Amino acid sequence: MGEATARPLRADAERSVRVILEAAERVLAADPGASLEQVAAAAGVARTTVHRRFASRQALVEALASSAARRLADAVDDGRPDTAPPLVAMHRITANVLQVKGAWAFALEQAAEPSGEAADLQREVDRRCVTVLERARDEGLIDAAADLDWVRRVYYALLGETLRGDPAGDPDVLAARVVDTLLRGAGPRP
Amino acid sequence: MGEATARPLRADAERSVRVILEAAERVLAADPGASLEQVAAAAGVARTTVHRRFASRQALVEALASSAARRLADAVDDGRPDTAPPLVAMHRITANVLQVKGAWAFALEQAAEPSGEAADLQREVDRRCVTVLERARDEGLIDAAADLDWVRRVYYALLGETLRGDPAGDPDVLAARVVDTLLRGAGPRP
DNA sequence: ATTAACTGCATCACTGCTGTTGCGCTTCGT
DNA sequence: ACGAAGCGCAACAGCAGTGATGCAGTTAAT
Repeated sequence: MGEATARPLRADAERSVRVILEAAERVLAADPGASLEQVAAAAGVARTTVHRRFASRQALVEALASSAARRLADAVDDGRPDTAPPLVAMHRITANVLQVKGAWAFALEQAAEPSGEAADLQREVDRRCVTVLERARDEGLIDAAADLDWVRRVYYALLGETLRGDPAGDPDVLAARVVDTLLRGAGPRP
Repeated sequence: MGEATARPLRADAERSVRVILEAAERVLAADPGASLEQVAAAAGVARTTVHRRFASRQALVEALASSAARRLADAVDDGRPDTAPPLVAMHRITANVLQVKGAWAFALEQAAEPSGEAADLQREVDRRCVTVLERARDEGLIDAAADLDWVRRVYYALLGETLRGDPAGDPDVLAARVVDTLLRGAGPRP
């Protein structure tokens, strides 16, 4: 609705948008209350340029959220959630998502209003996530009586905790720990 | 150091401090950037009174963090982490902490500087938490090879996710789910 | 090569939050 | 009952962030 007449930007303008969004993620992740001045400085751009590309602070944050949500959705799709064997898909999706969420933590935390593009994409991600869990359950990897919505939320929480504590570990190792913990917990191994 | 000459407050002043801290938690949890004006209004107090009791916004937030950290430490202690059977202690501590963290979410998220009272209390809570996990491991409830620091972090993440999604469920039911998920994950039950 | 778009810079107005002070009234402590 | 401590209210100064504008110089697209 809002960007109906979005005529194409010139190459340098498009580059400005990109560097501003990247800088905004870095700066706002460190301090959510940081000023647009700081964002502009981190982007190597004048503050007025930020205002030229994004009508308001809110518009910038929304664009940031949408951008990150697209990357996240792509990361999930790349794991073939509908066709790959569940365990393979879970591992691959987890490794992908860890990288995207690590690089776009602030953007993905912004709760977009339910009508926005970011919220749509997030719902789609949730849907695909549950799909994988259902397929895992059908294969006996997850208890038949388990509440899949709770399992999904636990999965998200494990991702978040991994990123909080292990900012730059090997994605495959971290993903293996997440999946293992999700499926088997901390209890004794037979 | 800072509050060396803290002569006792009059009863009404102490009451002001209490209602301001409670209001600050409510208001700042809803919007971390809210003004002291809003906090004062929610507390039913004039803005100048807030400034009288807390020299600056930062001082208010620190006092809030310390206050909440004390409650959290008490909640853990109440579960007898050193003496009760591990599973009993885990359940009781979880139920207690769910209530405290639910009521003081914002305050407990404030990362105090390492020298403050809040940080000391948080470290003490971490320590007692690991103690319980060690006792659980010694009883065979947790795998002998498990990384207890990771287990503790998973435990915290499960608490956080529970509070995010189930704001006001029965603490005992929610605690049971947290402990069960922590120890056994989502996999099939024998 | 020409034009339209873009950027940086300087400047301005506006807003909202913070922190302080002074004064009169009320409430607590003893 | 008395005095000290606390409160609400009003007013003020200061500051930072936001958003807008005009202009001169640069860059991309045809």
